[in-house]
Amino acid sequence: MKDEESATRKPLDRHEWIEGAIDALADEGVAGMRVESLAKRFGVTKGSFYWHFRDRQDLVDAVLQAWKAGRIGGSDAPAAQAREQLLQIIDVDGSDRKDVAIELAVRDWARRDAQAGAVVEAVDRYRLESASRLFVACGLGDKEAKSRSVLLYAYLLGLSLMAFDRHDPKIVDAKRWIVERIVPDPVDS
Amino acid sequence: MKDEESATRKPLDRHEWIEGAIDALADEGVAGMRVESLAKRFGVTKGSFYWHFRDRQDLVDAVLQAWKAGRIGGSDAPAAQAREQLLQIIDVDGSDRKDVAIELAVRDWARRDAQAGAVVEAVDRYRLESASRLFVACGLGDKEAKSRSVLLYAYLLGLSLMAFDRHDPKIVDAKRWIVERIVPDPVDS
DNA sequence: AATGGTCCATACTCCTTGGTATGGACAAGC
DNA sequence: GCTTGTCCATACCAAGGAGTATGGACCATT
Repeated sequence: MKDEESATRKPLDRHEWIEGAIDALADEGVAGMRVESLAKRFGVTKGSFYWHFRDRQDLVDAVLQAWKAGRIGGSDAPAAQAREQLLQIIDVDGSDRKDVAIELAVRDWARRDAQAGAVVEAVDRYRLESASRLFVACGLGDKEAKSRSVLLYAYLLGLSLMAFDRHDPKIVDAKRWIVERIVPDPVDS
Repeated sequence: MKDEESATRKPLDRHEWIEGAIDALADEGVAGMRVESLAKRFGVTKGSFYWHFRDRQDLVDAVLQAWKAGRIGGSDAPAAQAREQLLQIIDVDGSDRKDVAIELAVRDWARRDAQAGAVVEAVDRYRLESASRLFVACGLGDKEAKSRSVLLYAYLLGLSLMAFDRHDPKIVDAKRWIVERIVPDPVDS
């Protein structure tokens, strides 16, 4: 066996703590982002945490900043067709269960915390504008592009909130129908 | 002043405790449904709580049951037109901020608690079927009715999760556009 | 007037959390 | 070999939560 958890684990750094905190956030929600709870995740004690962070708020700031950066800076899909990018948004956004869990945890957090609320608001604005640009690139007008963006993201978020089997064939059928209503038909001109 | 909080407030019963717990759930999430925290809401102590409830789990059971009953049994809209009922669902579902807060709190709770998850699943099934029946009454086929129901509720839930001003005129425009895509045109036949 | 039931306060126990203070293990550098 | 800096363990504190035991206030009945 490796030297992971038994003898000499390699020392943690700030970044690993932040990643662990985001994992805990996905698993247990905001209530899971506690110092001692996180320390147990790494098999260490609070002493380590307070070495890397001034206090719990320091960790909170870093987590929100990391999440925001991952949602806003990460659009490095170069030059695909606008329509395909839209279809990809619909498929990708519901596949990674981990990301969905983080997303929902952050959003629930944001409902009671102004700091998290500001981050979510910024992410929403960025996403809506990005999607809107894609719709415009598909040949739609500004107003319809904006409307479709709202529908697109509200639908995706809501779907992740619903409690049913995501692989139910009936749901899959419904999804296909819905995609056809949101993403415009390919233009041949 | 009345005798509400100063001298002799009238004794609490189980139902008032449950209502208070749901309020706390809306305000502070699952973490707000704590015994002492609730007691402070009523201006009493834990002694009262443990008179009406065996333990905290007893309260939790009652809260989930009450919420489920309120979502499933409360469809006493008599015989309006199907299309108007659908339009009403869209308007009503986003207006009562309190209900939205409860809904989101319960759903976040359901992601980590199997008991709450079962309740949310039942509510989702009921709502989807109800809406689906309305779409069928509008003259749609079974598959399309089901698809539109999924879109309708995913959209409504997602909208309540998004962080922006609900009265932004641009958003209002988008909402109108979206309603026209989801609710079928009135039939004149 | 005494009794019994209803509803709540008080006072405890045990556990967990955020935060601090302090000391120990360990590798690098001189 | 001794020091210095990095990283973490241990031990503590005050605060708050779940749960229990017990007694007191109040009201209706007899």
